[in-house]
Amino acid sequence: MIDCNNFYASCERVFKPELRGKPIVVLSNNDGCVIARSEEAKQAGIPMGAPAFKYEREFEKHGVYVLSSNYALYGDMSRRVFETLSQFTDELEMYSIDEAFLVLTKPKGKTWNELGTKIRQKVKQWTGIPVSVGISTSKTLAKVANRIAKKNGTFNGVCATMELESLDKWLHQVQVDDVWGIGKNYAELLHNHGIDTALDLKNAPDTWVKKNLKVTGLRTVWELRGTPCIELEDVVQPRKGILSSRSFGVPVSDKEQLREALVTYTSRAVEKLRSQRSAASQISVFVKTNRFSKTEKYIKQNYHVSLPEPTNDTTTFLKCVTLALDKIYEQGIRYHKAGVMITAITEETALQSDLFDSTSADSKRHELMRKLDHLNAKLGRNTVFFGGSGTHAEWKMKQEFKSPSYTTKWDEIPIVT
DNA sequence: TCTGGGGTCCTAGGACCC
DNA sequence: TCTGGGGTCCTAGGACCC
Repeated sequence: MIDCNNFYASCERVFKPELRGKPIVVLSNNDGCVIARSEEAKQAGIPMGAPAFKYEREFEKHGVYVLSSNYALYGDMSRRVFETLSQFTDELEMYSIDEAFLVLTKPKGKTWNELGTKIRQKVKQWTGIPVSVGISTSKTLAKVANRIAKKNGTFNGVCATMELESLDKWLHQVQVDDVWGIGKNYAELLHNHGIDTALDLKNAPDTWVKKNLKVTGLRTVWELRGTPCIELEDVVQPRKGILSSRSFGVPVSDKEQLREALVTYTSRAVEKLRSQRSAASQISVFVKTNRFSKTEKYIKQNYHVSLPEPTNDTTTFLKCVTLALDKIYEQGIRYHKAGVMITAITEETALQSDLFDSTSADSKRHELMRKLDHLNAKLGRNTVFFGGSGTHAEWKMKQEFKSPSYTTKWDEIPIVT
């Protein structure tokens, strides 16, 4: 298991060397809360998820560099890391934007540790991103090993459980909360039963675990014992649901503005649907007010539309969205967030055979979508877009501190002089 | 004033079938 | 008075992940 250290902060540092050794935080969309911190920011006591506006003074006090998130950059850097890792194996799972599982074979005459160190150095050299390496016999144990490597300086970023003197001794030092698959609720339940460490969990009776933590929890326990129960998923599966939503930079009350936002989100969602060669027959539209507001009631509205057959034509979904908006919109409400969720996803090949009759309306629209995707892929996102998205976007999310798209936009590529 | 945006899987319970 | 024993499918909600 390879995990990039403080990934978003590290990406920013690659192109701004002056940020090395400095505290950095990266904010969520809309510059809402802290979603990534450099080691120095962690040291300064900035918690994960901290609302930025509440921490402005802390940022100033510790000289923290604050950045908006730049997913174009992180996505591209992630791709480079995976590409580098793929040199070491044919079996690689891209688990998240900054983590990968690899099936490794120990080279003759070398230790696991040496292999891990080589991987670590290669990624650093080729991408500029520091990573930690955890090697073991199950995914969950590899995760634990990775954590041990990251938390204990003496490991130099690499830990192979097979080369530890006593794994149990280390498992005893890992809180059950930090085990992959154990979240807040299960951790509390476990603590209430005197199961506090990864070692305690490893030794818990199967029947109790199955009853209280269900089958997924039992898998975790077996994995801690070194029996793999969670397979490597090296083939990227198409999404079963596609969600596109955003909080607004400012509250939106105007119906036309709300529609613009929803048209924009729907276009994105259906584009994603097409890019994975799928079609779908259901869409849900939702709007929400600010759930933190002390003066206004929290309102959530959801409207679901089912289509008679799957499609991946944006205009069809846009009609559903207009219909939904008419149902749920209420005048005088300050909406804070809106989005669409596409479900009932099938393979594109399941589309009605009408498409093969090139004179049919469906077929023409299908061709239009293909051209649209092609233009946007070649010339940049939003080169061609739906008029309903509007052109002024007063509701657009806040991004006050975004770094350039160094690696994905021609006019933002760094210039060496 | 200002608090993100994606995903997955499992289970229980209800509706329905014979 | 006494009222079986199998199934399937769908949905909502809850757990988890990054």
